[in-house]
Amino acid sequence: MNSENDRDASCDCNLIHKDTVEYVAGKMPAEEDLYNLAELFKVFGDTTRIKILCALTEAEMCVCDIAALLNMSQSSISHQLRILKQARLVRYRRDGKVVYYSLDDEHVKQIFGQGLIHLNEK
Amino acid sequence: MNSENDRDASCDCNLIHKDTVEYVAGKMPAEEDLYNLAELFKVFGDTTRIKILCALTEAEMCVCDIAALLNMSQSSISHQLRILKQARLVRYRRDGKVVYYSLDDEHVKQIFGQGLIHLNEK
DNA sequence: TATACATATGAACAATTGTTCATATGTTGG
DNA sequence: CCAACATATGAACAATTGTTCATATGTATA
Repeated sequence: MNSENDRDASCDCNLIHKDTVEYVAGKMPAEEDLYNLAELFKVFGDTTRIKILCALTEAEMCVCDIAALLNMSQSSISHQLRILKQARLVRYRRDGKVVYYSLDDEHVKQIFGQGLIHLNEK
Repeated sequence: MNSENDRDASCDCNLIHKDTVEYVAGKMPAEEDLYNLAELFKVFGDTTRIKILCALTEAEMCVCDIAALLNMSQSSISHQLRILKQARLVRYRRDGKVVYYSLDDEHVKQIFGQGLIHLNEK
């Protein structure tokens, strides 16, 4: 069923399972969706941001509190919160001089949970 | 209820909500777990690896097939597969010269799904 | 066993990223 | 309006990362 030895210009080896490649190609989501998905996970892929998200799972916190909790500078926390904000993972409200951050939706907890399940089952 | 203005040596601002910080500190998972979680998501945080995982959701594929599908070099695919292997996200079986890769468990699909839900709801 | 082919891997390089430092912005209280 | 403070942000720098290139490893077959 597989057509072997079709030379593909884009790849330095032979196309071994043409049918499979064509089948999967037809099933792949749009390039843009895959890019956005990777961008989302990239946000989760940093220890500081993971800690911030984890903390916000427990309570709404201001920037200073997070910095104190994680024993890190206010500046770095603020930079990371901006990234989390852009990814719509956290939201904020201002109360005077203080800005309070909290999780933007429940998906964050779900994604966390799936990650932990994977880690614990191995 | 909150003790304000306790100067914290680790943070260049005041500790605004001492109670909150202490409460959350008590709830935080072990440092190592958070590190591993971030490492896991880091693996998902690259377009090439996302595409590979997405492809393997549909079918078992060999390295050449994946390279042809994604229009990328055999070498880069192989490098990325090693990372996916180390994260226990894919497994492989050898059949002669050809090495076939497939998803290692169902969690991958679950994590994918949660990511897509987050992206689609905004 | 010699050749061809599929895959793996090390080194090098460009690109991206997280933190720090300095400073700007925004808000409150005197 | 000014001083103090919480937060935000731009530039710079070190560290990490993904790809390429060259080459090594492993397997089948002529």
